[in-house]
Amino acid sequence: MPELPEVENVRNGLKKLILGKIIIDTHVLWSNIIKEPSVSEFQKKMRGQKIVDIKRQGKFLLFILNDYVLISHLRMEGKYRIEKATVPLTKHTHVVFELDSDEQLRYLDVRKFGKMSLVDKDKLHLHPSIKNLGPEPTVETLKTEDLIKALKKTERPIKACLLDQKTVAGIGNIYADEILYDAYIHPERKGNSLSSDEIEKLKTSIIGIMSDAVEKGGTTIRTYSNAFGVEGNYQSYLNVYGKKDETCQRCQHKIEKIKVAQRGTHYCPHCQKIGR
DNA sequence: CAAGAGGCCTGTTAGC
DNA sequence: TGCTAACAGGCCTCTT
Repeated sequence: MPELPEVENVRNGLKKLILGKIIIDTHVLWSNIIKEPSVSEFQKKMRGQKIVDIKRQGKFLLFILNDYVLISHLRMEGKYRIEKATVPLTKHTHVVFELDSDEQLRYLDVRKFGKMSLVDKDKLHLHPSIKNLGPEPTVETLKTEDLIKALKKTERPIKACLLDQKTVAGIGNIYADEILYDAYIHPERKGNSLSSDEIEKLKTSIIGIMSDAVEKGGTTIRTYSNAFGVEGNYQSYLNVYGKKDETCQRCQHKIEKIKVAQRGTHYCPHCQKIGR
């Protein structure tokens, strides 16, 4: 499931291939992917737009066009592929952008969970998906004060706080588990129960894990791979996610899997204590 | 306002 | 073995 590191790698790959290309026409094969505007309006507005830049905010991919921004969220299994127009469409292709290069930018999504919105360029920062996103997880953008503010008054489990995109943008289920393991914090600890030292450690882990994952090309599990079918490497560095009943590398105790905020959650009960 | 539940989807896996 | 049911999961919408 693409989280920030995977989306960042998709962005870099797409930039190399389609920057400066013009969208001749758009075909929508599953209309629920297009959140706004209507499909016909979407097609009309896209026609003739040039792909000027590709950016990212949290897990949202932003195609910067002449007049609009295409906000694209891959959710669980969304992928982009570039193909020659003559290559037959595969089963899970839902949106096709015809480019001026005889190629097509294709959006594939097995579960059809992904969403696209086309918004006016000057209204991007007002869009509900974008305007509530918290800081990006880098040294320059994520401050201790941000975390203190987000956590000090909430009884929610820290895992739920990390998954909330208002706290930090771009963390999903895999990296939330990895971050909490790295910071020695139990996923069910209440937000307001963390000490200053723990918040400081959490910040360091958030920034460290996310940048490391970006650098290693993201995590490839199950069906996920980036725009070119290239796989990331970070799955080899996971410590707890998907490691139920395996041995903790730090203390040799067994990794456990529980449910927190309705999400599968992996942790080491010895390294990440609930009390204290 | 905060926070939890339900809905969107389909391929894979667990269980009878 | 062959079927059905549960599960996976990010975000939005609705409810409390």
